[in-house]
Amino acid sequence: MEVAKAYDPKQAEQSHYERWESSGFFSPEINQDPDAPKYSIVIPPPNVTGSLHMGHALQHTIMDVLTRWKRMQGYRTLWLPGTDHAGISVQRKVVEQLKKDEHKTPLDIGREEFVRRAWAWKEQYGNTITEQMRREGASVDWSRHRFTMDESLSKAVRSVFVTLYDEGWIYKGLRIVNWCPKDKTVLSDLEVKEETRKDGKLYYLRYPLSEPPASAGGENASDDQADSRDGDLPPAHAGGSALIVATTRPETMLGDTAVAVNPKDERYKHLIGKMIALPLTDREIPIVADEYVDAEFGTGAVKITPAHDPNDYQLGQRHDLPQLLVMNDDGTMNAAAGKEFEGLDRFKAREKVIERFDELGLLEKIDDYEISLPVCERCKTIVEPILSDQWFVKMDEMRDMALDLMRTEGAPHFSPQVPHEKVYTTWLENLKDWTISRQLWWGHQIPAWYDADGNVFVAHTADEAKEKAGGRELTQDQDVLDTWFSSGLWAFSTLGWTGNADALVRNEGDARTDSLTAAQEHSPQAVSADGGVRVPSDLETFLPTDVLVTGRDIIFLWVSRMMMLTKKFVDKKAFEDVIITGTVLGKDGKPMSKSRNNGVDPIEMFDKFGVDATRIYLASIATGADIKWNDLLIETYRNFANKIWNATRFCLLNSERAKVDHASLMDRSGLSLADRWIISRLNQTAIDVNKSLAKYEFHTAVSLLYHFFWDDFCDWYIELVKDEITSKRDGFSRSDEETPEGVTLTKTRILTILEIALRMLHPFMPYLTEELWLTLPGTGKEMLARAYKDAEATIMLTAFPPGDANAIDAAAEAEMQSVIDLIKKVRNIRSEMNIKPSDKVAVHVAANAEMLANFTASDAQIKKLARADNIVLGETLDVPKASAKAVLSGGAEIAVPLEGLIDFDKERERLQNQIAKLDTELQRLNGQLSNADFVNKAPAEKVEALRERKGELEHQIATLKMNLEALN
RNA sequence: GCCGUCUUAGCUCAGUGGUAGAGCACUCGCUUCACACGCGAUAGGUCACAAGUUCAAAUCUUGUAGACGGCACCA
Repeated sequence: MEVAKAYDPKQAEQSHYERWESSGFFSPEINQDPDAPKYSIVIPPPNVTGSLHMGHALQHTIMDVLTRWKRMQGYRTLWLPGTDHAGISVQRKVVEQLKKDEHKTPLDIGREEFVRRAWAWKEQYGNTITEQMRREGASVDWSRHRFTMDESLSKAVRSVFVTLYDEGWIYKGLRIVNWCPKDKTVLSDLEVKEETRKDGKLYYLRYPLSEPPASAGGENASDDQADSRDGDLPPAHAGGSALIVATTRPETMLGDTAVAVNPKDERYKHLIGKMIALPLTDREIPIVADEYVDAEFGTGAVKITPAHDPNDYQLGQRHDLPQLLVMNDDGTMNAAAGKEFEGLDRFKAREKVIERFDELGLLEKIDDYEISLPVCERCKTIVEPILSDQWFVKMDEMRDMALDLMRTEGAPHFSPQVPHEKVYTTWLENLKDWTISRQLWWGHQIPAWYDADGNVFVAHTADEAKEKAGGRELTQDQDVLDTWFSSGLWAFSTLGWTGNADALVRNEGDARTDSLTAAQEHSPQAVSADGGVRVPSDLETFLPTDVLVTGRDIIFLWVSRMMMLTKKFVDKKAFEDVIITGTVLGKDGKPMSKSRNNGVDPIEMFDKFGVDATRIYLASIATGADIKWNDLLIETYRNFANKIWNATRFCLLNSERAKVDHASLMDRSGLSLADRWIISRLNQTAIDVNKSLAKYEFHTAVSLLYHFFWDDFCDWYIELVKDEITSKRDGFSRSDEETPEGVTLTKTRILTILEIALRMLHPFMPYLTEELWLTLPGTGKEMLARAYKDAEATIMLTAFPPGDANAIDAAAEAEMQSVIDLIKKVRNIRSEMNIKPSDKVAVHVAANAEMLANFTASDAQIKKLARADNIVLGETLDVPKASAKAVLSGGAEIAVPLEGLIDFDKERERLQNQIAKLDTELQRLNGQLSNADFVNKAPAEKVEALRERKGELEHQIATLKMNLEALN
């Protein structure tokens, strides 16, 4: 059999995915077992403008490991893929393209044409991640691929909107919102990030009173102010008085409609109710009193701009102040700001306001001020709080539903639970209403229509709205919904829910997109055409989904909203568990980003190290932990892949007349110690791997598999049986030479163990394991798990090894451990005494009868692995002085005669080192055991264990000391 | 400001109330016929610091220092 000497991932990666996909292995329909339990995951839909990054690769790996593991366990498994339409991002791409290619704006081409181009853009560029996921080996059911703007998902969006509106959970109103002047749309609170700027300024502006206050009692405002706080403040102008306000956004003063002071503030009490002549305008504004004002901050007097600040807005409501909007949607000043300022950009206007105040002698001072500014998460533009008429979702009742689920069912269960559960609930508790309208053309247009008088009609369709309006001509709301509004329905909208009263009955005549066709195929009607057997829909079968795998950044944006909306509309949990992955950081320890240029492209890693190595490396990161990227770590798993490849190669090179046969591990008679040991280790590993995966401890599972395969299987088992199954017969006993069936059986066992190990590795390393599994003799269709028996041969549909507790053989493990111990001690002597590898040694062993029998049985293997030509076993040692010695656990001693080779000084040093090591431990034990509190209070078995260990140590030390003496 | 996380071997990271682990790097020795992406053998850590709880603390508590994350912010 021709097998390359080193593993080349590319070849395996090219040959299997297409076959898996076209054979339908990824679909739940592949499962033929009518009683199979289901397992489902919906992918967090990557946005169509994106390409695969390391975070995706990490999350996809985890989802695929779980999906493949459950599929192999016989679950009816669905991992549903899809993408979201990324309203703002796509809109921006299309606008840019339009500008670059045609020097046009969206307004030039109109809404309809713009949307057409956005679809074209999506068709052309929106499949990047989809293709990359195939490379990853993701076992998603492509026939159920969904896009948030598919017709069926859009129907779900409209249904949800109408229902929430009808129930009063959606409303439209004037509120202060976050406005991005670059994208010219409102943003939700979650799409705004705070950025701290050290170079901020706090401007102190002097606002003159319209008329001087009554001067009785010398209560001159500016004098008061000067006396109590800022002695250096001169009066505004001769004979007049003024208030000084502090602001970080001077340009908004053009929209001031009041100045507020704290009613308890003695400095200003007498001014309450007086008017201010607002500079640069011809308006007079009142001085009002409000508890909100902090007398300690700034000057204690606050300019109030209700249309441009959330706090001012609230205050304005309380005092019935006018709301004066002075800005346009692009961040320039509007007509209300005055002729002088109209058309100026907000920051230019700021400069100009300051300039003019200075000219008028009204600029008091400018302080440096560290400020945190809200910026648009996507474009980093400074967000403008602005009064705007928008659609909102009232969150209080939905929030309570989510909190109830957590309280009563602990759902969803977060992994890791700390800190995410608390972060999630705390966020919910402080939840504010959600701004859902966006001033974009790309997305789900809001299903609200207006008549000529501005009356609103919310309906599923234009026709329905018109009907509601009594046939009047209507125009639809121009805005679209937040992309996260449709993402929030993802758990159930992707499974066929469109909002009909009976979710199981499908709408007719709407099959406009491929996805919908697919949905119909998989979501048959509750009752078949002939009124026969009821086939459960995807929604019934797969919801709640089992687990959601995502990053911290979208717990609020998506996880919480999906939880709430699913509960509200389907009355189910969206998912049972949530795995929050950590962040893969760049080599510099900072999150990967384009601006830092510290990103690592998963595709490059696939090319360099292979998909499987990248996957198992990502799975080896502790769940939820951040990790600094380092190529060396993937290299570990590239090497592991090569090890698996070569171990298989070895087995194949020695597989004449043998084939994979699970019965060969069942028949206990005729098993050698090594066989019993590796079977025990194999089953223990399988049990532990299953346990680890069930707890989402992927890194533990990887570590178990890595060490089982490399240490137990390759370093020991293969080495132990190597002589027997290779053509080399040196040192092998005659009886096996005469019974080639025994050799064939050993070959069979090693192939079988390898085959089981490959199955356990498959979820992590799908390509390599499939490639190798198909080449093993004896594998084929007949080895598929029961639920998949009609499928073609593939490792991905075999049973995941459950592990058999009965096959765990403690005695074999202990016996093997002493053989390993013996071999390691001899190797140590050889190495430290500089024995050439080619030189054979004799090994003398003194031990009790049981151990001697054990060593006798493993004579050939010990000889092979210790490079010994003679093993002398006895009750006592009888060796020349020129021997190197060691003690084994269990009271055995060994000696390697080194006539003419021994360096006595070196041997003394070696023995002393060993004594010192054991002695350190003995000291510690003695300390503990002489502590009466320990002996009395610690569990008896702990104390007993230490006493036993102490006896052992004392014996070993005594033996070593005797050996040391003997050298002198 | 509030909430929270992290600090373990040179590096990147696991880990558990009861003798500190891995991979890589380092040192020594190997063209041992599956694999040098390998084999064998060493070396390397007062588990950030301090106090407390406990028979026992790297592990639990509190505090300190440093790194970081989330949320909220008074103009």
